[in-house]
Amino acid sequence: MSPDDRRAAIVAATRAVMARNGIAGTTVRDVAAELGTSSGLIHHYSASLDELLAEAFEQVAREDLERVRRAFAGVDDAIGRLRVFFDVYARDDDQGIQTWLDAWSEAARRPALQRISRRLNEEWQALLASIIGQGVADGSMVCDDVDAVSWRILSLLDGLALQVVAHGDVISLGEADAWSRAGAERELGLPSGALSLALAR
Amino acid sequence: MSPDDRRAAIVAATRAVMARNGIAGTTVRDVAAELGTSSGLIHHYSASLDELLAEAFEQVAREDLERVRRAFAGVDDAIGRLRVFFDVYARDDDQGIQTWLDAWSEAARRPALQRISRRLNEEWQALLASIIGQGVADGSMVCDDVDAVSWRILSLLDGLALQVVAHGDVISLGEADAWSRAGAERELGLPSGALSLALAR
DNA sequence: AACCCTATTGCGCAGATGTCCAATAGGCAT
DNA sequence: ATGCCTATTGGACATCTGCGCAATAGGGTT
Repeated sequence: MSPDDRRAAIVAATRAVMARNGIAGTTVRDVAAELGTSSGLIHHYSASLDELLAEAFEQVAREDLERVRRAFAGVDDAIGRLRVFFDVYARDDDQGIQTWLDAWSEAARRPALQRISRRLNEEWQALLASIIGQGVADGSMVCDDVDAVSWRILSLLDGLALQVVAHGDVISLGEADAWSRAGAERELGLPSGALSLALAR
Repeated sequence: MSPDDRRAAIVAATRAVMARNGIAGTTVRDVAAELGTSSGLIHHYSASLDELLAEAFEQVAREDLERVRRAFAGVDDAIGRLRVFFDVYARDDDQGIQTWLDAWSEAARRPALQRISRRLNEEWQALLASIIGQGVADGSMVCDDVDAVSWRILSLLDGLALQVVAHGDVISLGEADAWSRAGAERELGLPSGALSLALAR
């Protein structure tokens, strides 16, 4: 197996274990077992577990980001794009959000992971800000502080998703989805229902 | 030392270690060392670490809740109470929020902790809902779904606090505070600035 | 065929962790 | 003074952890 392929396989195995056991529950031996190789090999390719976790996490998170960007194809208006943004976010499974929870919690103890988590969160906010900026520019949205509102919407999404994942059925996934869309509508001066599920339209 | 005092001392020591190392970083031996006793003693009083962490966490979280309720003394109007709510929430130090982050993340792996975390979160939401319910009743706030808006405001607070604690200076504590108040004003149909820091008034 | 390079192994190290248990000690009732 | 009860000790146990290292094997080059 070529070094590049091996490297990729290790990260892929790490992702699989992460999805199953969470970031905090991912060990070098687990990754090796998932891959069917020895644990020494993992360290031959990765300086430390911290780095490896950070790389795997970055890949997962970046794929989600890419999925949103790809879903923008053919949707040019700001409101349509924001709707797509929510659609993709809502499809995110429990595993994905648990991984984010772990990342935020582990950030205090894993420097590499913190850097990645931070950067990715900023990219999500920037993506949101670009949509809202477009909406404000073409007059379809009303907002006097794009940065603040972007962070608010993102935090709202994270905070609601957190309740769903960490606490089970305190609130349902459907409520979290509907409530976050309603919150964004209010923030951006949109009529109620303007951001309802794009697929249902 | 009487059993009751000992029990209380163990929980207090657990809280101290939790504040220093986070929930995930709290071990039985650390607690014993903090207390200056043996590790065996901890298990003589507590069935498992999971239970102990849950009990200590509950105490911390419940104190915060009590602090808000106490701060309500002498404040009878809904808007004033909501302002106080934000004041207390904002004073919450980094350690406190890191503990919540750990709790949400660890909930997937520690059943006792999950139960407590869930119940406490519901109490926070209920407290918020009671304030908003009062505001709607006396006409000072506008809101057509008290439950949804309560969860939104709470999630907004948690989501913003999360950024501050997990990622350092992505956003400042001041921004998180100001933005969450502004978000709540918008949600409840209040004029901008209506929820500004109570102490500054 | 000889050689080398490196991917890969397998194990060891040192430390940590939750849990449990036999032994002790110290106070209280008799 | 005797006996009992339990709080408390200190360490054993089994397991897990990240990491490093000497040995090996297998493929590619000369």
